[in-house]
Amino acid sequence: MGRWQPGARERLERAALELFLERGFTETTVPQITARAGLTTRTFFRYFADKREVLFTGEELVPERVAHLMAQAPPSLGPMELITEILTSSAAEILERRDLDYVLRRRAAIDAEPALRERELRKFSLLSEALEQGFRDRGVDDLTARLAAEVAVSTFRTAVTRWLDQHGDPDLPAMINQTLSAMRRLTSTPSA
Amino acid sequence: MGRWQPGARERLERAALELFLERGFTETTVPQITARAGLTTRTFFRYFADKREVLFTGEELVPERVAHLMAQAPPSLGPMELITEILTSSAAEILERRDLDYVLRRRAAIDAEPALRERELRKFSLLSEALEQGFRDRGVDDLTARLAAEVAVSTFRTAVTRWLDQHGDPDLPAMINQTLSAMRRLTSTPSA
DNA sequence: CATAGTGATGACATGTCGTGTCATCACTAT
DNA sequence: ATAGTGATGACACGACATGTCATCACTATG
Repeated sequence: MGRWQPGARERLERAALELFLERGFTETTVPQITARAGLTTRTFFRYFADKREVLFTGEELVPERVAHLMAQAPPSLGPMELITEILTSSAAEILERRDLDYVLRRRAAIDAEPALRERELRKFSLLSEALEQGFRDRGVDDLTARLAAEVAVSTFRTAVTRWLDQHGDPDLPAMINQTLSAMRRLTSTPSA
Repeated sequence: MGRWQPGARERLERAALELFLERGFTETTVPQITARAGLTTRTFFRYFADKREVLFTGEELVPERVAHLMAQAPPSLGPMELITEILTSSAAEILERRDLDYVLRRRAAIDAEPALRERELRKFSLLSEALEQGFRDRGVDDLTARLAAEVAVSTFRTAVTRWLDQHGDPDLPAMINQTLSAMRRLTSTPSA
């Protein structure tokens, strides 16, 4: 290699998050990020496809992990049972890679910037597609598979949001169970 | 006014959609769009905040229409009943502004470009927030309001997608009823 | 009919993003 | 030693997006 910088990617992520929180996403230029990380602008775009991606590394692995989880689940499980399984086991893994403080700071930055919120929506959309495919692979019909994926993502996103709103106070599995219960109550209501 | 161009906005929309379908979103430059519309680049950005917005005009009105619908509905309706009401009456209005051919061409352009799909997700996110607020205004608790909004958007988006997949064959109200039925069947399944 | 005001557009400059290309440097294998 | 490999720096460049000012057509008012 040439002048390789140990942990270059991590330094870029940290510098970017700091600057986004200090002066905002739009007001932060890529040269400012790379200056703080001790690299050049060109190198930033070798690690990240665009400025927003610096807050979304590793997220692209989630869909395949979900696919793996679904393939391993007992075939007897119905869609809603499987959703419950997946969400509770996914919840356990959320703090494996990052600590709560990082997650909260990252979310503050994302919430403050529409462009980042939009990128976050794409993340959930990709997750939804993986779930849908997983359901179809288990023999669920297309329409039900699509809806089950939507329900799973809706429940997960809602639970995580509320969990972060409360600074992780009740733990995430508890929050997911609570959200699933509310979803059951809602949909068991008369609908027409 | 100065050299005003009648229907400038509409001409820009048409020119953009044509070019996006001819050579793709990324390959189309703003000067190419404005040249076809007989205007300058600067004028394009007076009508649209960015290149993507040229395919999303008028969408910003949807949330307030939904809010109005929800406020007018009989207070006795439960969340799922209200969802059914809103979706069926929204379905009727979808072809008021644009014809099916335009809607299909527009969707083809959006599907072909990740950046446009992302913008589409934001549209639904804004709709979801309006629905959530509408439910809260009717006295629904926060968690249920959020979930009801998610369920409504999921059902609507799924129905519209399938409707367009079939070139509008069964009409949209029928597709919505079918999707709502599938959602009821799914969520009435045992969940743990 | 003259004149001032108004609103849309054109023209120009500029900053940032994102990419292509090539040189360079450190490290590795043989 | 020497050639190969992979990360980085340096530079150029096109596209996007915005600020600013001039200009033109149209309108209102006297």
